Amino acid sequence: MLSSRLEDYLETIYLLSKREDTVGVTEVARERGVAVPTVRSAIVKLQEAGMVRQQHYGKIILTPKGKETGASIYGVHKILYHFLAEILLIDPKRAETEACRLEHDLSRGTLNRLTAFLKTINNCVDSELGCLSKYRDLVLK
Amino acid sequence: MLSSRLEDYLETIYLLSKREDTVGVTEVARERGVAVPTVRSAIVKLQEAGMVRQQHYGKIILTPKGKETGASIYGVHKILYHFLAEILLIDPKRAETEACRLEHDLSRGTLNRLTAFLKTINNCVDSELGCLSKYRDLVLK
DNA sequence: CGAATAAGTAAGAGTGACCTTACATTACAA
DNA sequence: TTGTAATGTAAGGTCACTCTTACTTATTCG
Repeated sequence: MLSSRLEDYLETIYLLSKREDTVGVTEVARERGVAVPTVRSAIVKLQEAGMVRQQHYGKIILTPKGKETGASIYGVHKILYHFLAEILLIDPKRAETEACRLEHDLSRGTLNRLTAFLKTINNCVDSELGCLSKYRDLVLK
Repeated sequence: MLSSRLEDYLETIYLLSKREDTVGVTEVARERGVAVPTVRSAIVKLQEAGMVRQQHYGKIILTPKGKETGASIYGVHKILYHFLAEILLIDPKRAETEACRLEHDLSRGTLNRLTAFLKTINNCVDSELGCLSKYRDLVLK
């Protein structure tokens, strides 16, 4: 089982490797606002967990398992972000950082419920007569 | 600024002192499922933060500041619990533990939004034609 | 090519949260 | 009132996560 931090690092690597073909320790460190050696030891642990591979002085590569896990973690993130930013109408930047923190504390089951809930809610938002219009008016002043 | 753990201990002390007039280290430890000396060092830090007082071999007493902070933390907890248990319809026990974990990662602003949102949602739930009936049917099978 | 710069690694220390084991104090009851 | 059980404290160890400082390997460009 990965710790929250390791999940964070894995997610970051996952996202970085979607937009660039090689991912280095320094890049991850910059992204997460942390010193390079900190990432380093995280990589060692992720390697032990079979999530990434890395040769000496080489780039970080996700294993299939790592890719899958990263995608799943990011999936949770997206759902939370959607709830915070599009339903609660929280400032995107803040929503982003809070989703990051919350994503580790939500069980699978709760997440499924939240997903179903959001599906329903979205219908409410779409229909002009939806019960959420009041909330939106309130928040948007 | 208190760490998540210190917040947890403070909240526990707050709740315990609402139902019993004296709170001891052992009681807190039992409540949180942790060894007594662990609570001990937490108490030292809460004391430094001006949240509790305790004489040598004496009982733990909340300062006014501690009482206020504890109440506030518990308030967050209650809102989250309400959302999880009564809106998402998650099993009470699970809702309880997840609220505990989530409560430290929610900003004040987000919490306010959530509160407003829940108010609106409750109206939806009350009216039989509310947009949430679909969700409830789904979840309750 | 080879020196300068960038990137990665090693070593070691600090902090917070937890534990166990051993010791001190208090409470209570025989 | 004194000895035992309950409670509280001290000491010291582990683990995860972070840092800095110093060293090694790659890359690049003059």
